[in-house]
Amino acid sequence: MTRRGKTREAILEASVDLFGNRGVSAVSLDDIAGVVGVAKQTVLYWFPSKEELLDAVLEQTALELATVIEAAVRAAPDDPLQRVEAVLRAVFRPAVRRPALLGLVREVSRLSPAHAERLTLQVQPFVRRATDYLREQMAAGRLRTADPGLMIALAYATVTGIATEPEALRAVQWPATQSGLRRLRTELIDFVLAALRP
Amino acid sequence: MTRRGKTREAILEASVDLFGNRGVSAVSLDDIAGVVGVAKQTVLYWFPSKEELLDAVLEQTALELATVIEAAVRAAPDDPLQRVEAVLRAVFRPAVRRPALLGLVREVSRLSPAHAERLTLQVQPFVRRATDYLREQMAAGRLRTADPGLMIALAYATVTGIATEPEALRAVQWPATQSGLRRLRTELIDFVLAALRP
DNA sequence: AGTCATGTCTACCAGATGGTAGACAGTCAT
DNA sequence: ATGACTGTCTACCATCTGGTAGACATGACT
Repeated sequence: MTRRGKTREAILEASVDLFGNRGVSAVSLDDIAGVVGVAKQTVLYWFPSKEELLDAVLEQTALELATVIEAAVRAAPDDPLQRVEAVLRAVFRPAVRRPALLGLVREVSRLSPAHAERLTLQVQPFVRRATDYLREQMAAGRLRTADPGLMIALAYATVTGIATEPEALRAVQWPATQSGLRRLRTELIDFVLAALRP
Repeated sequence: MTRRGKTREAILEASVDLFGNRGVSAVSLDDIAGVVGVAKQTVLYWFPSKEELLDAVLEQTALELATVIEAAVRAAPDDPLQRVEAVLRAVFRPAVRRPALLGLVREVSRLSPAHAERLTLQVQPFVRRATDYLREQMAAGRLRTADPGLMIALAYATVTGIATEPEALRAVQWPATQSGLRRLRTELIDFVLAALRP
């Protein structure tokens, strides 16, 4: 049954969800194998160790998110607020449909410094371009003046936090319905844009 | 050596840090015992199981944070923006000095629903009072009009996110110096207040 | 047909983990 | 002094976990 890399993909997908939702250390290879419907050794066949599986998962996640964001930025008009809104909209869908994606990114802070550094380097060019852009726009008076890097970090924290902590929403009794989600999106965008507006 | 609950306190404190920083499942009882300088069985003497230790840790953390916030709210003047600023200032110190505190709260979303629900109920009265207050102030035009509950969740997400993800700050090359922290605090406050202002 | 590569499996192992049982040493009330 | 209580420890144990070794099946190449 040489069905190409189908098994491999399935393992990656299941790993993103499990790692992102429960945390890396709370997930065993058996758990992953169980979800995929395969023996543990098959997981270890495709990824020689949990460590390397994690590497692959992180890389793919970063790539997925980067692609989504990149596309949103390209498609949006030049106005910074509209661009930010476009990015937020683009990120919102995967964020709420698969909170594990952002949960995984959040998880990075508790992994080994090596993982963290790798991901940091991977994001570096995006961050640099974004900060430069924000700095320009601040100088042009189209954004509130602040440290551009920190502004990115804060906006990121807001989005990631709200997407990965369903309990926070439950605590304020936010409805988990479809319309609740739509409303959440507009309010999230309003919140961040209000924070960025000059 | 009957030194009261000293050992118990030490275990709780070490557990907050370890659970909050590394995640609950990544911390073994041996780890905790090692930090406290005691045998594992001593940990299990004070808390009959890891589960119950976690319960105690969560409850104490919630209490600590609630106390800090409560005091800040009481001391601040009636203006909502000033109150929010006071709370942010009050929370910032423990947040950056012991990121584990907020990290633990963040961890709740990946624990059992029972834990989550307990904490949710514990926070309920605070949330209710806060939403009522925000609603009033919005009606009076002193805050941007939005869903008050969601506003709380978003502000919480921003603060918790920035405090518990040192890697996000490193990614934008924020200096981890003393003055960097002070500056972070003022920028964080500016960001949130800008998001709340009418 | 025979050889090799690929993908999956079962069987197993060493170490870690949560938890149990019970010994041992102080302290305190009688 | 004695016995009960408290707090800590050592010695184990069953289970889980990441990982190894190697068998087995399928198909591709020669």
